[in-house]
Amino acid sequence: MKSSEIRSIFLDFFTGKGHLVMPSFSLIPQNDPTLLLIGAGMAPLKPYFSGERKPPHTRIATCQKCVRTPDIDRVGHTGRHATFFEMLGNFSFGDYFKEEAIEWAWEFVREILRLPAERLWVSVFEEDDESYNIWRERIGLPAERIVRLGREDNFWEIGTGGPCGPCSEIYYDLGAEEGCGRANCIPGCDCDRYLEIWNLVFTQFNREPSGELTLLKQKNIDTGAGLERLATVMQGVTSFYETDLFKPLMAYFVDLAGGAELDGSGKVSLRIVTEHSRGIAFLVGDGVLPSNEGRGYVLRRLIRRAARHGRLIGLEGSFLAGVVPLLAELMGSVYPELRERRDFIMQVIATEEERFQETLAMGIDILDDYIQELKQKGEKCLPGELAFKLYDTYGFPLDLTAEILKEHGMTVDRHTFNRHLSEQQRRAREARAASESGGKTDSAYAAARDLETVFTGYDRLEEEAEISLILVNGDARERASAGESVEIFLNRTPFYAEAGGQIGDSGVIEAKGGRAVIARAFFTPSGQIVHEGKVQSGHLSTGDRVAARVESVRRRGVCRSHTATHLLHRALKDILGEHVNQAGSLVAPDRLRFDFTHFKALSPEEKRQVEKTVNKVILENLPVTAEQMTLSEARRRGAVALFTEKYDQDAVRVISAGDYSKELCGGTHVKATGEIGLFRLISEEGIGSGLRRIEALTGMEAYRQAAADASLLQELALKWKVAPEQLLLKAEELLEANRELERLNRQLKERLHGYTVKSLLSGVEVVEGVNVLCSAVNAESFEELRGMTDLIKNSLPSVVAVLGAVHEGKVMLVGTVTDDLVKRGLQANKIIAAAARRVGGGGGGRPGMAQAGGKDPAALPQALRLVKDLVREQLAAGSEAGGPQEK
RNA sequence: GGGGCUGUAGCGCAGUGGGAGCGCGCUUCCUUGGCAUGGAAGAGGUCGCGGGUUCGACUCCCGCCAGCUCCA
Repeated sequence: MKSSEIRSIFLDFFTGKGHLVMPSFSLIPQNDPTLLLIGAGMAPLKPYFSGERKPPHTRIATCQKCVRTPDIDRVGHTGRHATFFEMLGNFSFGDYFKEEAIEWAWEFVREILRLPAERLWVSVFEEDDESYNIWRERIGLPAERIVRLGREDNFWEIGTGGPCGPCSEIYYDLGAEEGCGRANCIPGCDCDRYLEIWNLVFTQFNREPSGELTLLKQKNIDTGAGLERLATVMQGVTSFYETDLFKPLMAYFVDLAGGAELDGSGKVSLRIVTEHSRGIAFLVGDGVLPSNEGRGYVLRRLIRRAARHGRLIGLEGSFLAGVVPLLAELMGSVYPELRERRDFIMQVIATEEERFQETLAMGIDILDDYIQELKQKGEKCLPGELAFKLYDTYGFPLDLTAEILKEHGMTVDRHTFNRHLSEQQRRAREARAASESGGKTDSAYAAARDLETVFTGYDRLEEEAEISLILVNGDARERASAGESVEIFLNRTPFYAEAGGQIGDSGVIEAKGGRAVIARAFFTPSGQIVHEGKVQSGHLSTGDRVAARVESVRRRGVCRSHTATHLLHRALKDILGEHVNQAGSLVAPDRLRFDFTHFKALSPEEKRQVEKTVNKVILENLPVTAEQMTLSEARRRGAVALFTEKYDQDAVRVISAGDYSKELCGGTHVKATGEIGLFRLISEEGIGSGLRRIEALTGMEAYRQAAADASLLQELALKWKVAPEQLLLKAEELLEANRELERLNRQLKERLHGYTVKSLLSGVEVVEGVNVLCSAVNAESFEELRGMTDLIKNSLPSVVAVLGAVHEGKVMLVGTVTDDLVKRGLQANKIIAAAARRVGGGGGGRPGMAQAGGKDPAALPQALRLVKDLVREQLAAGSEAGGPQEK
């Protein structure tokens, strides 16, 4: 049976059992900061399990794409570990429980898949007699086929608390030849014989913070059957890689690598490349971009691991990007994003593959240096610190380090490497634990879970409403009085809650007996609108009839920015290409920030063009309209949907600005583009690999900024006495003139110094047969003093010269000794250091040239007089020692 | 979120407290009947930004920014 059939008959089967089939959710968790990526079929449904949100149906079935990396090191070595997989699952939210879950699973396995009973085993949690009895009595499974396993294997629980419960697993016996060979080998054994094909989780308990288990009043079913494992079994093979899910991909890579049969480590590498290529394409398809952190880092690791193993089996170039068209063809009908974003996915992967080549080249250079050093020292083992540095700082893989060392007959100290790695892990975990304290949990809004709040703010800014709940510090209150910070829930509200980058409204909520100022409105995790603010006067009580008024000036500003954001999005796509996609945004009054996918910085010309285009559309004063329609209708009309958002299939809101822009959006907008007034692009910067950010101003703020720029130009023009349009020319002139003056000044000074030096030469004294020249001169910098000493050296082939100058209350000294005298034991650095002490400073340099500074200008003459004595001393010491010490 | 590394001429880089350099490229001249000829002279620098220490900072210390990289 083909894997595509398994997928569809599974979903059909559960449709027949009253389930609502939902398409796979994005790999990026929505509104769930606790998860990096979707790693289980139930993960996107978590809010339904916890009761935080009401599910659209009490029975749901899905085929969910998943990415999970803890087993990444086993990928390729076994036939059953993957980082990307599809999970088939049926779920019950307070509907059916153990009996149905077990019965249907068995029915599906036996009657639909027709798996032979003699190959099937099940396990139950050791304390769960209920499940045991269902298997034993209702299903009639022989007792020897039911294994009781402990908490480790068959009790499902995440983290420290929340819903949990026992589970029951169905195993398929691949045959004794696949196993460990022990006579007592049964499911739960660590070997490959029994393949777990379905896990049925019965969430019946809640783990209280105290650690105690309490019975849930709503019992849930959460099951997961790995499609890859079912396909393995149904196609009569023993590993994923032999199924139709992997075979075509593997054939592609084998072909690309030259078509030769691979075994041993080559086979493992081939499997890794094949396995990772799927996850890579799907992650990019869902909008993940390679980066140094978060889910982007998971992606980067997969790409680099795959690229590395590809090279080991002779694959070259961007072979990972190259497999995307094949993947899109194979899986595009189930996951249309692979087809729709095919070119984008390829571009992202190819870029990352190239980047990795650079990283490798850099690492190889550094490693070569290390190897040379080892050879010189005659050592054979690269210290773990260095291997770790290569890995940690330069991203160079350890196995590649080991491999290159091996070519030189060397090894690497893996033990020390691992110690450094776990030290780093410990540090990171500690830092994380420290930052995780504080913050509201979902349960803070538990009291509001079942409230309904109707948003009426698209066309009105004021609303008569009733207070349905008041929270003070998270606790429900009948009434709140002046001065208290509150969170207010209304049955209906014109306040826009922060969403889609648009910031929440502010305003007031007023009752007969009191008034609250609302700073912002936002959504609870289950979708109620919260008005956060402070009671300003009187008091507010639950049940009060109130007037809720949005601050209109601020709201209008937000509308301007939001519509401008849509125009900007369209303009960027038109000018830079369709690969531009919104990756986040902030919509504030008079200001917006827009993050988008693009590979390089915008040129000044592109920026000008973007700004101009948006302003042109503003001037056209296109009507802005909102329409409700189905998602497919919106797609058909070419509306832009955000990369990472998930939308309601049946009712999406489409915002159009004339025929120019069409975008799915829940935000508030102006009535016509002309209201935006003016759009100014303020900055464009990189915020990550392949990610750019534009900041722009709208409305009055844009005008203010323009006016400020203009007046700055005016002032500048006034100062330089030219027309503003000639400022640039003037600036260039002035710069050029300045350069010329500096050059001239330098020349004049050199000349002047030439005269000074000439007159100094007559003051040369002879000490013990050595020319010594000491003098105070006029100079403003060390550079000038050095210039003069150079001139002296040019005139006198053998001399000790020390010049001093006073500038801005400080003393500068420069000393020089010609080479022949250095050989006789004279050292400028020592002379200058001693002289500097006299003027309250210090100094140094080399024997031939030294400089120093001091703070006491009055002592300069004494310091200079000192020089002759110093020369005398050094000559005496030098002749004793028979010459200067080297260095 | 926590670490490590890097930032010096258009590009690639060296420079560990005291004259800012090398290679390629660029300009001019000479040489050479020629596509990567040879030679000479020259232009080009806020040493990422901001503080601090010091007589003196590209160099040491602190903060920030940007890029690379590992961990979470």
